[in-house]
Amino acid sequence: MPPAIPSVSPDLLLTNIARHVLLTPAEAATVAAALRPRHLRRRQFAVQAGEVCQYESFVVRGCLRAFYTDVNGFEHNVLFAIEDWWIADLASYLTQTPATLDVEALEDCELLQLDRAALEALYEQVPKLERYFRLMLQNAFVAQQQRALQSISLPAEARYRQFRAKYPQLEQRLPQRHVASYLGITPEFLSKVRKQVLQES
Amino acid sequence: MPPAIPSVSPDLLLTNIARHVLLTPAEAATVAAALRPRHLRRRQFAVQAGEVCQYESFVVRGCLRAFYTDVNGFEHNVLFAIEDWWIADLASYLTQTPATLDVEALEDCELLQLDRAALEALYEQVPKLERYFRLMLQNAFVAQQQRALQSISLPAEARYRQFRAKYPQLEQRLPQRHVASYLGITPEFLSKVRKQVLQES
DNA sequence: CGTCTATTTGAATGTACTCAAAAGCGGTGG
DNA sequence: CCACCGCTTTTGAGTACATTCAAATAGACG
Repeated sequence: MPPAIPSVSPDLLLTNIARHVLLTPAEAATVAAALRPRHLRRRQFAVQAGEVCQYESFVVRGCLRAFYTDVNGFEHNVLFAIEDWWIADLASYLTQTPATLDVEALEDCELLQLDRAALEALYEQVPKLERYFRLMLQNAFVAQQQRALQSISLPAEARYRQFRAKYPQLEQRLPQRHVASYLGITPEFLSKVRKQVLQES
Repeated sequence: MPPAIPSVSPDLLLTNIARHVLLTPAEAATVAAALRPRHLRRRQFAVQAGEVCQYESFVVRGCLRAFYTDVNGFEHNVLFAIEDWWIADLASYLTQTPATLDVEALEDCELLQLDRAALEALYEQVPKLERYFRLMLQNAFVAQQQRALQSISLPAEARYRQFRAKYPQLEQRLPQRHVASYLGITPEFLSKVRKQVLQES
């Protein structure tokens, strides 16, 4: 009988890590063993606001969004993730305090999840990973800052153009209202902006 | 002849660190030795956009702002720092890429600066500091996220109220136009918002 | 095919901005 | 001590970017 094959292969993640730090085969195996495969159906949640974010999720297949629900009940998309990206409420995960974000599957997903304890254990066994995850945090910080600066300095149309240029794959895959929410405008207004932008190009 | 006394005492910083990790006297001395005292006059810059941010600066005395200048030349304040706070263009400092922010002294300042190489060396000598600076980065990340979420979900008046509640000392110390810039509104509009808010309370 | 949700369109509205001018405030020198 | 200069804040009128609400149209899924 062949050995049980994990339902989600760690290859994509190991390749991703290899772009930043070099692991021996043994180390790669240790990493693979620490990951918890998880299948998520469309509309299911990987993180729920109010609860501590237990896992960082690496996307092997599918698409998710992280969003904030404001005091009036309006949702604001903060981050999307597709294949080869990590997603979580990083603030919650790192500080182990209740999440302010929800993370929801927009498509059926295959994830590789890593909980806080497993991460700490990995740091012991494979210290090189500290560098990898430090880089992830730096990237998240930098991306967040750039996004904040853009949102205060550019009008909606320019933000939309930038979004299209930066994430051409994403725009195809997302309902417009989610793009609108990410850009900080209403779906109606995005529709009007698009009319301008599309007929110009 | 008495030993030369550094022009800026590290006590405030050592106390700050002690709130997060416990250092032996020897370790504290190592930290103190790695710091570079720096005096900055009002209007002088600690960081200039376009150049790599060389130092993280701990404020012993004074007040500074970090700001972004957009494509139209408008400035947007991103962060203030007073005594017992760190300030830098963290994204630039961490990744050693050109800064997108300027950091300017709003008052005469006494700083303790730590350059990237000195920080790496400190990590070797006093590994506990990794925890301290990881906490600083987490805090910066969390604060940045909260600020971004507020700015998309709250109207200007609510943002002003929150600012007053959160940083009562700061409001006293800053010209209104800098508060306006931080809140993402014009000085004229802040003036009108204040009229509302002040007469209600 | 029908139902449900997403997108588009339009009209009225609102929040915040621009521009201009007046008033306040702080320092400096005669 | 007061007069003046420069800078900040206030006030007001007109405007712009984006929203709300409502209705029509288009798409997607069972």
